Amino acid sequence: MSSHPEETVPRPSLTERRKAETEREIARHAAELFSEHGAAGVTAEDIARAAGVSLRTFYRYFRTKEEAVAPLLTGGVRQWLADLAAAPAELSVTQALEHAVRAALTPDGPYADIRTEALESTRGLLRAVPGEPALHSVWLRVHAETEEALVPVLTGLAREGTDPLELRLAAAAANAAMRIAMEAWAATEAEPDDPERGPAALAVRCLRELTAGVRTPRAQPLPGAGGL
Amino acid sequence: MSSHPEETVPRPSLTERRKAETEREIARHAAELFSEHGAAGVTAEDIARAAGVSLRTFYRYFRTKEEAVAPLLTGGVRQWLADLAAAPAELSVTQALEHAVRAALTPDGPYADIRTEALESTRGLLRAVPGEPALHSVWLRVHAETEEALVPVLTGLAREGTDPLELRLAAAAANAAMRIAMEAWAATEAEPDDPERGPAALAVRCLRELTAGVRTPRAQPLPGAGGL
DNA sequence: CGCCTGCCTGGCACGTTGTGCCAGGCAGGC
DNA sequence: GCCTGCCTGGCACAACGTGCCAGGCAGGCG
Repeated sequence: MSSHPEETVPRPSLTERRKAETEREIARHAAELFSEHGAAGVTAEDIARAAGVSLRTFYRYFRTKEEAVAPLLTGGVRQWLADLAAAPAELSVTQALEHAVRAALTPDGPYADIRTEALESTRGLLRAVPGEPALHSVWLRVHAETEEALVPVLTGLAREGTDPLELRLAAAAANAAMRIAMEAWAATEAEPDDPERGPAALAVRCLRELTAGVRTPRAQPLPGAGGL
Repeated sequence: MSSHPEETVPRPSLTERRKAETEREIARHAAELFSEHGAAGVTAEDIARAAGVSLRTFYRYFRTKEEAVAPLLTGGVRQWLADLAAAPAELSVTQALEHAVRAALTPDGPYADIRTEALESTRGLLRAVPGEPALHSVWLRVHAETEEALVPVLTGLAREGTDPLELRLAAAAANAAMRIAMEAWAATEAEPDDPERGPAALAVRCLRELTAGVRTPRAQPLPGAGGL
């Protein structure tokens, strides 16, 4: 479902790929070490050594050691926003959000195992959060950034002239729904693809309740102008 | 309005007062220095020296230098929760929230000037947040803690057996309303007590939209059992 | 082919952050 | 008066995070 991922990948560029690979490598080892020893029991140098880079390089990729897990938490945000921006015009803003949220949190399609793994590692991190304030801050910051990024996307979906405060509220509602759904799911043992108690089902339910009162009218479909 | 604050102050205890005084003193100087030089341009030692304590003592009060401003941001949270918990039984949960939010963000009553000053200093901090990620994290963490604290209060207001997820959503909605209202107000020049564009008016509007779909039935008034 | 430019990387030094530990001072209770 | 807590300051130290410079590896140009 959703558009082909290749659309948003114009130039991996070899060196770019190597950098992204390094970042993922660091993030993976950081998450593993954090889950095992707790964030306080791991030094930045430990992570750097495990990932096979120097301490100096580590700090070129991440500002703090806790930030190192952010890429794992960010996971599907890019795709989520892209799906949302490409929502068919006959869906209302609320419906488009629900659709995109469900797609983002349902691990199916060609990358099903990767996405399942991402959900599982997020769950692992969330379970390590209590007692690790710095880790909690990263989780909150990731969501704050997502909320920020949601605003322009929603602006594009909504009818021109919609009150900016409405758009911020819609972004906050969607974001809070995702966050609480993930936190609630992390506290259970449900499978990532459980259609009843999985993250997608929870998120849709949260989203409906939080956006019930938000008024963001959908843009009128442009007469004759095709998509993109 | 609301109950007498003395109800929740059983024992200042002299030493306690001195500690609270020190904490406020540090927080005040930290906020002033941050607003002037930016958080990155101030060391923990600067704050400690300005507040007249040793560096060691500073770190006994706050875990990081950015945390030093948290008490100013927390401001009326304690009173807000107390007001909410004491809401009259004839109000629905949503109405009680709205009532408490309005009371918390409307600077009137005997402490009007102190509360106005708190709102103004929060606005000053919020304006310094862009470009200071660590400061932003504190703002987010304060709200996360408030949201956490809201859950048991709402549990007390709601009918027994209400789905915990509903309570979390209500807490998140109230919290997001407060946060976005403050952020939106901080971006304006409106007076703290402006009945149209002040924080209270914005927060009530945000709250109504975000809680429109949340279903948390109010507890039945206990027949015959008096207050407290 | 050799060179030059740009970028990523590692190593080093350094100021800052944050904590453990111990000693000194100031309150309240036997 | 003494003893017990508790808060405070000073010191030492590991860890954090950054500026700076040198080395290696790609691609563009004569």
